[in-house]
Amino acid sequence: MNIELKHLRIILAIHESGSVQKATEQLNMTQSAVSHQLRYIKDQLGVDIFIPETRPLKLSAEGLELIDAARRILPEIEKLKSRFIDLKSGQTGRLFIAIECHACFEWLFPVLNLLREHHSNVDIDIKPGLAFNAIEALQNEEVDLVISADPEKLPDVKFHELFTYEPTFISAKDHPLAERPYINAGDFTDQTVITYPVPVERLDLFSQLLIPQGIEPKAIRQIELTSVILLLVGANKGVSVLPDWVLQSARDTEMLARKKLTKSGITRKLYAAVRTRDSEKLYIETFLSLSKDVFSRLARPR
Amino acid sequence: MNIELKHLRIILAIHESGSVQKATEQLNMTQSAVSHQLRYIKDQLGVDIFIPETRPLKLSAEGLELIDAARRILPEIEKLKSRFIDLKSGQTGRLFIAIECHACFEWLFPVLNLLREHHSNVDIDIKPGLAFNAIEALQNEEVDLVISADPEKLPDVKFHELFTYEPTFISAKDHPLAERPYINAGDFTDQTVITYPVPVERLDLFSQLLIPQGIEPKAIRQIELTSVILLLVGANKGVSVLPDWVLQSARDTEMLARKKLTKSGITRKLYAAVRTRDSEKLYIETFLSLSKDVFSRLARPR
DNA sequence: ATTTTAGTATGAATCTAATTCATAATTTAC
DNA sequence: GTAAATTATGAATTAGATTCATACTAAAAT
Repeated sequence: MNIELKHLRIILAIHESGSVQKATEQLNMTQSAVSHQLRYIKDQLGVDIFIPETRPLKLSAEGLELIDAARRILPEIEKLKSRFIDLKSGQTGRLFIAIECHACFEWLFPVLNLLREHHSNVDIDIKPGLAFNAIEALQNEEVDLVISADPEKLPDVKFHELFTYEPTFISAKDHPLAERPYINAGDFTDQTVITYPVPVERLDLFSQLLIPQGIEPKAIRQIELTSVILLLVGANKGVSVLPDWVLQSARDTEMLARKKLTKSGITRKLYAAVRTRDSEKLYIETFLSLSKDVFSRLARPR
Repeated sequence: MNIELKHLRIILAIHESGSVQKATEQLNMTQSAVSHQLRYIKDQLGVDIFIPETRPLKLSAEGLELIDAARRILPEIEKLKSRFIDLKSGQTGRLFIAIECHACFEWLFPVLNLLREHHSNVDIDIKPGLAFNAIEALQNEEVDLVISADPEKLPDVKFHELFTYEPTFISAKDHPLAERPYINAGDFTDQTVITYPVPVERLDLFSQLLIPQGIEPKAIRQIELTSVILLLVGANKGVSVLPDWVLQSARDTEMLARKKLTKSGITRKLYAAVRTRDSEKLYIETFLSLSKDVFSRLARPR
């Protein structure tokens, strides 16, 4: 016994229009095709759906059951279809975000709050703990967007540039290094460095400067909150390196000295990586433009 | 965008078995056919259901929605199918009964009560008011069984013989006609006849005797309840004609005289008319055998 | 790292099912 | 009863699904 949605649609159309003839328009089929299908359905179910030789066509007792089922099931399918149309266009969907950059929480939260206002039908969340190979998680569809500073050339992933920033050295104003015009890798050998609690290779200071030059600081102290890092540095418990916009936007920075790293300074870019096929989605585009907005407001010195 | 149940079944089978290969058995399709269908579905929906180039196959975010829908919808269809299997076999169904014979309530109620015990899944009811063209209502599927004494030769209706009965004249024992060996049509001209409240042409006395001979009784008095008819006849308020088995089973008949109609007596048969295609149904067959049982118990003189 | 194995994708051929066309049969309306 | 409308049906056509053979890919084994 084979029933398909097509059959339910045909039966429903015949019943609601009152005749095979009238159902043809709605179904975009010829009268003959409908009639053949009707016979097929009857053969499949083994019972007459409509009482033979009556006009207007009247449902049999069994036909009534079929109509009931059709009226329950077909709208479900229609809902599913429009769900897929929405999913494709980005009217609705899922946005799980992995961040490789710890400081990014600073601007990400406001972005997500704004995004939620624009796209209430999108399921938005940050997935922590996946950061160590976030791009793979993106390819596996565990997450849908990765904030990363290390773009790769991949066929199925697209890296959208968000903004440029400068990892900046900070110390207390009365710290010896505060006299220097700029800071070099070697300057860290006898310093305690305060960082976010992530593997060192994911910190700009290490990946861009210390690791390439084979230098290790005297000690590393890991702190979760940006404001606490600033406090400790101000109290001369160590030095740190943070993105310039973090310092721009933070309060209580008057007792801190800011220095560029190396004579020319280090410039880095942040990217939002998404699957290529998701790139067009509305809420992805909104995310990108909101991120730039929020960032530029955050980085404006006050 | 065309989605069919077939497609939901395929997606579900692939997901639950973990691979296209394994799904082939369950689907009774070759690997190639499944693969072609998978591609068709993907093209229809415009999104990948499974993440490409991963093994074991993993659902994409969109695929998950599809699986959810399949798990909601497919069981509904299965329920519908088994409903139809039950309907065809007569495990379940509808039994709406029209009766052309008013006295039949006497044995019909006990039959239906027994039938309900045997077939709790069958929707059993008596449809009054349709009696005037009950066979047409049967053909229209307004009712499913008609109790009738007038079988017709129809292609789509089958008349099952239930039992034979004799319309029998009754009067008070001290009534003048109580002396006769039998009653003729002419004897009614000066009598008040007590009948059920139905058109006279549906009463055996009229259809079998008075109408053919063009005779009308002095008066007709219509009474709903059999026991009240017996009471009135006993009190000499009129005479009546009732099926023999009604008299057999009724109490308080000792003051009544029973006479056959015409010298040879009149014999009639009751039939249960059902649509030919319903004849095999289990609950129809049960109805027929229960009717005969109940009747024979009812007609046994006490 | 290379080879093997299992699984998946795809094009062309084949087969099956659906649709159309033409027309017959039925039913309804007048 | 006849005409008009609707439905049913057979044969031809068309579209869709499946198979076969084979290429491709990813994971496993050596």
